[in-house]
Amino acid sequence: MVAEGTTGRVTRRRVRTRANLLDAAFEVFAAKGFGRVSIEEVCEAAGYSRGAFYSNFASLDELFFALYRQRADLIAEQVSGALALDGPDLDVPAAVDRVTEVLLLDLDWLLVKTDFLVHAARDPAVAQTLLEHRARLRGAIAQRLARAVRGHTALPAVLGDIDAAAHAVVAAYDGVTTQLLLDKDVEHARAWLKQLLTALLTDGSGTPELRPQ
Amino acid sequence: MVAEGTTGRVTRRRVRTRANLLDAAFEVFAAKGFGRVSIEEVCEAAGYSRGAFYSNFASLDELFFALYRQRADLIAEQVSGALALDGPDLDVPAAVDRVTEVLLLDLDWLLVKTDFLVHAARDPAVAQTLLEHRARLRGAIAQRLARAVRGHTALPAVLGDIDAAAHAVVAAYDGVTTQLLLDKDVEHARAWLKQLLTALLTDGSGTPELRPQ
DNA sequence: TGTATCGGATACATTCACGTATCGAACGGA
DNA sequence: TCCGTTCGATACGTGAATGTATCCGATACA
Repeated sequence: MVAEGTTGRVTRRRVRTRANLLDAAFEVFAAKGFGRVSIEEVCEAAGYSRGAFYSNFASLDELFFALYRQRADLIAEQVSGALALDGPDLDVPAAVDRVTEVLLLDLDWLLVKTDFLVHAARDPAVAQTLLEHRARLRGAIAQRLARAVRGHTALPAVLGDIDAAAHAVVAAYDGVTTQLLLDKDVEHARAWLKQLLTALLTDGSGTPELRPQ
Repeated sequence: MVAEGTTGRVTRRRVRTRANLLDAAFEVFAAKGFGRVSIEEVCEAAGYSRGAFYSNFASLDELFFALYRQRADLIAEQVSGALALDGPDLDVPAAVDRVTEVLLLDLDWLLVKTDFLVHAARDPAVAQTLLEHRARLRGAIAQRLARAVRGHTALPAVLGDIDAAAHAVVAAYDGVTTQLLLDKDVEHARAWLKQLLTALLTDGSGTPELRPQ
């Protein structure tokens, strides 16, 4: 009945069950979409009964939210890692390559993520959480871009400041994602995202501009 | 029982009812999301009983599809109109302005459209339809861009050919849309889309490049 | 190993949405 | 105006999903 216990003893079995439910939910959500999934289906996929579900979550919404947080944090870590691989100066094309690999990896995740976006679009509280999450990601990107500028590369002036450039990177990712959801061509999406990011972050010569600021 | 009659007499009342149901469905879908709407809710919003619904549509999915087609075709017309306003040569910044106004007009439509995208992402047949629709839109854009190139403006080389540029335009729109769904700031989205498109379609000087091809 | 607590299964009542079958009223043509 | 057809309302049966209450086995700790 209580999803978030009052810090009572946390059994190993409990964390295992919770994890199993989350994993099963991911698969079911990806396959059928949040709107078409029942609590029973998740339980069945995880090999539990509804009793286990209600013992761990108060509602499908709560599970969905927990699932999103779990996976989103994971991805965010991976992206940060991919961005941090360089030395003090950011090698833009190399970083674009690495980030692209990480971001466009799992079609199922994209499906769930989009479901969550739709969900957030109608719930201001959830939207706020998502916006903050995106802001953090943009911050990380902007930070790395700033290094690039302090180094030897510069961004095209059209985008304005570095923050705008980070916004543009995210927008390009979201845009490519939309098409990917329809044609399911991951390789093509990767190549295209690289091309887009290159177009946005360099002056078009293929090699980054040299004048800082 | 029969949604698409065997070309039997089509009463005026029928088309009115159908239209009312579609309009009501648009509002309800926008407010609650496709996954959380029941047939009954649509009927209630339209002022009909379920009998009327089943007399016009076989399922919620069918109504949703019809609704999407109706509105999408409408938007497509408006966009085409906005693109066609110029003379033989396309004035890129002006066209960007006009198209931006048309595309980022109605938040409710964006919500429904995104719901439909999620729907299509899990149904190959629907996805095919949506892909074709998008391809037509891209075609229209590419056609206008081609005029611009034949005229006096050129596109940055990074994007490759005109078709890639059209792809980029759509991606930028989709990307901006994603953020807009969360922050609901239409004006900001418009300004930002203009900036993005300008960055993608010009060389960054603000004025388009002069060398064709 | 014993025991108190915890976690999950089962059974139940209930609500809700669905689809159909039938009926009366509105409509359009003569 | 009359009549056959069509449209939409109403009533009904059905299945599915929900949330809760209760019970038994598992688990952690002494």
